[in-house]
Amino acid sequence: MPKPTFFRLAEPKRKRLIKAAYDEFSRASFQDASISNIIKDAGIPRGSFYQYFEDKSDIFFYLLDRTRTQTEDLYKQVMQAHDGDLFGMAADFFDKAVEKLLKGPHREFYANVFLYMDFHNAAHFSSMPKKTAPAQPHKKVFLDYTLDHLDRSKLKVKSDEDVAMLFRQVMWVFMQSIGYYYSRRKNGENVTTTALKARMAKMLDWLQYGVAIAEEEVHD
Amino acid sequence: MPKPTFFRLAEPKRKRLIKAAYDEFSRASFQDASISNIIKDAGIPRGSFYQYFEDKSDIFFYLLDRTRTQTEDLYKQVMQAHDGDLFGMAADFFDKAVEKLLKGPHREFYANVFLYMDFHNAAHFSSMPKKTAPAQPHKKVFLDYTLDHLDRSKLKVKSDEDVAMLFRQVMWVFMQSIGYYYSRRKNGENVTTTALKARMAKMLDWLQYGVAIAEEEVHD
DNA sequence: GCGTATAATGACAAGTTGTCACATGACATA
DNA sequence: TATGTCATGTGACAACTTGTCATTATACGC
Repeated sequence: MPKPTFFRLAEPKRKRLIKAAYDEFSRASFQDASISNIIKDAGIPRGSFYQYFEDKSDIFFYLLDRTRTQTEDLYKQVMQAHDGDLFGMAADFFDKAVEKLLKGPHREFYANVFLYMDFHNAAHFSSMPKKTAPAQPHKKVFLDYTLDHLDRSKLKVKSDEDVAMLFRQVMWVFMQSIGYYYSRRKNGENVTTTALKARMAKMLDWLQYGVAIAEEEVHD
Repeated sequence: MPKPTFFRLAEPKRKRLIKAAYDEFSRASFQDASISNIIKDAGIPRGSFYQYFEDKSDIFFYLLDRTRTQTEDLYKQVMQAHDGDLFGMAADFFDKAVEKLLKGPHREFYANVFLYMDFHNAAHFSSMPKKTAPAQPHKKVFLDYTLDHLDRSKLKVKSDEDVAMLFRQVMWVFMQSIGYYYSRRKNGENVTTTALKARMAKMLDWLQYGVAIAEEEVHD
């Protein structure tokens, strides 16, 4: 989390910093992005940066958290609209989130987020910041909300732990699809959002009904 | 790939370098590992390192590729033993691979590999190095072998593209489980390999038969 | 006008990477 | 044995990082 000083900053200065950070993290991956570039762009001295943020990680996840919070609200709405039906919700949520990520103003930022996100950081998306380990302020909203509102009656999956596993499976379908999109784009091929959604739908279908041909359907 | 000079090196020197690299990449993540430490450990001058390797990436993936090659053989054997049955093979392969990764001599190295592997690099495991883009020498062995030897008769999945997608889903179950193991371990909790295998089996079962309760099984 | 807390600042130490001009070997040939 | 040639070895160096800290500036209450 940014330090209190950051939030006390005059609006224009704060915005300039955020803009510069988005630009830098859009230009390069987290690893390759440099604080030096951010402060040069924003026109603030080096020492000031450290007055506002702990380090590069801090400002990066601050940007990511801004998205997450918004996306959490979308998630809750969609989950509610589908009465806790996991697969109906997922299809719907993915559709909406895809548009936002792939076509929104920060798409280049997300390209780097998804291309270079590792297991360790992936937790951030469905979970909470690692740094604030003691007395975590905000919990794993996506997962917690799912545990509370998922309709388990039509699923084999009953225990909270199993739901958590399934939830991660579903989220993986989403993440790896987004990753697939950006990965292809990087190689020059452009995947349409339609094709991407179809891809996600197919994987969700497999997860819902299985890839095995049901007994009575087998034809030799 | 290491430069030819590296392979012409006297055995002891080469081994010393490899050992030093394993040690450094076991100590720290790819990002945090430093060439300086490797050469200090191996006792070779800086200039020499660059005579052997392109950069940090180059030596890291060289280590990873040594594993991959061995694992490829295991994969082929297991696939053959199961007559192309995806899920039978997967359960078996995972069992064996888990032992190797989690209990083998390079387990700390793999901890960092799995904890900090991103989408962009994940391809390396089931695919080939990015750097040698023109005229790729070795193809996506895991995937190619699967496409050729998978028994599709009991699966809904028929086209090569769909098989590739399914393959990635199955591999994800494996990868995220390994990631889960190391992630927990990092937090002090130790997951037994038995529990880990059960976890993987459950996820594979979902993928095979679906998480939805079949029509005739529904009880209100 | 003064005192105090908060914020701004940039030079700095300590580290990193990749390069390059040069030294040193090794080996074939005259 | 002397010489030429080619592959290797070498470490000082430039060009970057990052995070710190002593110092200066600013604002705000009294």
